[in-house]
Amino acid sequence: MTNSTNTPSTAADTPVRTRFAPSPTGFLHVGGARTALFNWLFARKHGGQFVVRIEDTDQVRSTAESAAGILSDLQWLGLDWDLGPVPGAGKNEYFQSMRLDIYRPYIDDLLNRGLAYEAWETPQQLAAMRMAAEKAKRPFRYRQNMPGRAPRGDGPCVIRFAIPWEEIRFVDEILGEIRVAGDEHDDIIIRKSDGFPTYHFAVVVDDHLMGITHVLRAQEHLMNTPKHLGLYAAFGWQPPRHAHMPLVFNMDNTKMSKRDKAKAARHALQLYARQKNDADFQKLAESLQPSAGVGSIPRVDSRAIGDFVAKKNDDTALAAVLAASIGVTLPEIDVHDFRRSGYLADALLNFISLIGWSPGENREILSRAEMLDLFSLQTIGKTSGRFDRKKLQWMNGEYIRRTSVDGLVAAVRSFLQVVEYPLADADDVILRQIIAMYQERMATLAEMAENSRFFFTEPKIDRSAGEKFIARNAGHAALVQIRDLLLSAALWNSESLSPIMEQIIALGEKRGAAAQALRVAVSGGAVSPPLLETLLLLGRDRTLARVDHALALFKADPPEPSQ
RNA sequence: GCCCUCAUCGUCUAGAGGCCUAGGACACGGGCUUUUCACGCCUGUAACUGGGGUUCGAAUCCCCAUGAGGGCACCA
Repeated sequence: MTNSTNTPSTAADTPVRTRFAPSPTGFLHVGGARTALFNWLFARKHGGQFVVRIEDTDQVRSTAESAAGILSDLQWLGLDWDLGPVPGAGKNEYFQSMRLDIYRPYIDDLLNRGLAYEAWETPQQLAAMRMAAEKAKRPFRYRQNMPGRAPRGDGPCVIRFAIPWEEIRFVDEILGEIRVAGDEHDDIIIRKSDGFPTYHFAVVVDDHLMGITHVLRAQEHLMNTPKHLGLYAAFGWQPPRHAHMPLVFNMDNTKMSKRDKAKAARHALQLYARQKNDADFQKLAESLQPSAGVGSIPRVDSRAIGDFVAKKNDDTALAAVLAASIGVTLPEIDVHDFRRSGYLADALLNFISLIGWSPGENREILSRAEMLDLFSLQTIGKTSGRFDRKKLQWMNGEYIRRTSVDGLVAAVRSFLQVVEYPLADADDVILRQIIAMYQERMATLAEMAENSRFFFTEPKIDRSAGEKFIARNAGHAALVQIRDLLLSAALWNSESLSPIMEQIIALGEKRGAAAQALRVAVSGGAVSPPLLETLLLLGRDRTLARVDHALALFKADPPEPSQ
């Protein structure tokens, strides 16, 4: 391994400058977030600059909403950029679609020097050529000198760059030396027939013009690098250093992608249909209507479901609607999904950083400052990792426990901006009490919001819990006693309720068993925060009303016939 | 099919030829604590893909096999 590559030799002369260059064709997903994080870390670590550039050269798939979403996700993660789009301000020069005039002269230059040429095949013709090559068991390579090229036509054409024939080699900062034979490449298209540059061309021109010193990207780009290097050579530019990071996969070793949502929804739908003993999705769609029509869930089109199930489309929005209709949660893939699931930005970032990177010293929970301190290209690994949600949950719980109540108030408020929960009704005083109760026992803010529902809305008592703890085992009688004990409280505060709580716990043969009846009555289920705190927050009136209601709902069992 | 990359517990990883009877974390099992659930604490199970070399000595270096992943678009 060449040692000279280990230290950024540019440090002395040129300041380090990295970039994150997403294409705005969807949400920011966790893989992209990790790429952004590593670039951010590297730039900050070396006192350099971090650039965000929107690669919207695909006119069909790029959307302004997607770009805005990606930027806001980056902001939520706290990855700030020095140069790039201004959130909420529309396109600027960091959107490639605004730079068409910049690319043009460079393409002309290549054309004039004979390093690029026009190609007139239609996409259909190219597909046919590929198929023919495959049939002949020969790899298809489009080169300028190949036989059978289409003659000059009169429609729009593409422009291809004549890739050099020599072997291209370079030193990757993570993988070491990479060499690829010259005949492995096509003459890549650098301008599409719509006049837009391709990614390959725009990325090279922009990285050069923007003074990018280090390109840190996912390993799926590894085979693009030789092509890009060919372009740098053609322009006589000094290429940036390249570092390709290992990929992130699902636990089942498949690539994490937005299609996973469609897959999961499809799977759930099939189970649902089997359960309903109805493979006819037309009917299924109709049966979904009552619940689907309510609130924000739009009507479900039965034909769309058919297409979806038949894998004719992977529409994530439809997947979300369908899953919501049948009460199934889709896997989190995008940063936004994790935000909606109640993960803290710092926890997500910390977890993501540990896939493919190790700070050493058995360190795991790291603040940003610590990450910055420990980060380097040398400590990035070569092996792809799997995204273990269980570990993320644990880590998020750790973060929740380590964050101050003030910090959590802010996090919960931010969380409630993207998801609806009755917890949103809580003022800061109430919210702080809720947080105090749940901080020790929750892994995500969503769990907190979900489990604390009964403080804000009347719970419907879980049937099996009610039968187990109130209707049986002398639970009903115990609850009557509990009611009297509560009634005896002089004041509804901690001081006067504590001894009463102690008596309630002591009730019956098994310590704490009777208290379960009270828990079920006030919270609706067998699990809640400690009762004393729960009752205090609920208040006297609501507590007693719920006890009365439970008492009425579950009449005492008739005495068991003796055996 | 062709090209490229990678290979340590189920998962994330430590390991830069002797510190390795392979360390940590998650998950899982057992125990303690306990008014439920958690949290916390203690504890256990669990890995160097296989085969050849090199070397006094290999998880660490080399080769082959196998496996996994990526790429082969007018997507990025």
